[in-house]
Amino acid sequence: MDSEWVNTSLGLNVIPFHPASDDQAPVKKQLELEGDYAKVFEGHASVKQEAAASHVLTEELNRISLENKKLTEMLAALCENYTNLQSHVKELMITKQQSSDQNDLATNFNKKRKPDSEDYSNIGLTSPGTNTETSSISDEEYPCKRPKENINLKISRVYVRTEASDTRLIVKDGYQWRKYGQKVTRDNPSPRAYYKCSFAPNCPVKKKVQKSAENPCVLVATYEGEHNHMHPETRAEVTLIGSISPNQQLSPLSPSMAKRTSPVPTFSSDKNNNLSPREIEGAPPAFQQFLVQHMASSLSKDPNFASALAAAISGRFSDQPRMGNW
DNA sequence: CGTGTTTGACCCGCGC
DNA sequence: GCGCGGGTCAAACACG
Repeated sequence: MDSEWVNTSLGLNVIPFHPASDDQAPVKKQLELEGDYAKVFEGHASVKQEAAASHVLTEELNRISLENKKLTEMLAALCENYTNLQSHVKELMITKQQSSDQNDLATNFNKKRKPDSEDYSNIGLTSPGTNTETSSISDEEYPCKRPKENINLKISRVYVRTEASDTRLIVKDGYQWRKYGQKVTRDNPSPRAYYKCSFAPNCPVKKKVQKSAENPCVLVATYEGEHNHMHPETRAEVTLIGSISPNQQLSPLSPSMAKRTSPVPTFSSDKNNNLSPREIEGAPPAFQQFLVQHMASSLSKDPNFASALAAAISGRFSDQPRMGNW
């Protein structure tokens, strides 16, 4: 994740050397402590001064331990909040998908034709800030969907946020695609582009890309089939946030990739598929909170984070001119 | 010159 | 059988 637009500082103000206001008691104490340090280190320390210095250091150590404890508690709380929120979002998505599945089935039964038609009316990026969403439809769900030979064809959809003015029907997923057709469909003014996977000569995977009729900011990529080769890149540019339902495949890239792709949200540097700082600022507070919690959770799980945090804290000590000689 | 895209024509399944 | 609409083909074209 790009730290450029996300302030990962927890604002603990472990050592508030730069007070915002004068009436803060800890700040006063800190200034007094700094004064003590100055006295201790400026001349020839007597035994009395050494004792005082020792006392000051002990106090400081206690204070840091307390801050460390607070930090740990905060991280634990953040992780707990994130877990709760994640399970809540999952429940909502499952509920929503079940209801939309029922609607789809009812709609398809009432339609004269087109059991295969992509009904994009229920795209509605379910979680705030979701820039892609995937779903997968097995042929068991739509038995009349495909000819007999494709009865086991796996189909998945990927929703990619894009610029409404961007007319290119391109979804960067790491694979190499060759466009073989484009067609304007009846129920969508935006043309649909047809791609075949050209990474492997005999790869059967096809992809259809079309803008959502409801939301021109959303590109809908429909993948059909499974790649018979490895993914060319370890990290695709398409991002996945959120899951659809337990019986649906999580497939940010392709049906085959779903087997080796973690459902944990991933973030990439592709500006077309990720939220810009402006989008983050404009996002609902709940989503901003979600992002913060996700980052906190990720950071807390990262073993490097603890050492980096410790280094940062110790760095702030050593950065102080009066304490730099330790 | 090789590769990828465009686009009109054609094919095929489905409903009437 | 006919018309509709989605999917595919392939020649022409663009580009590096």
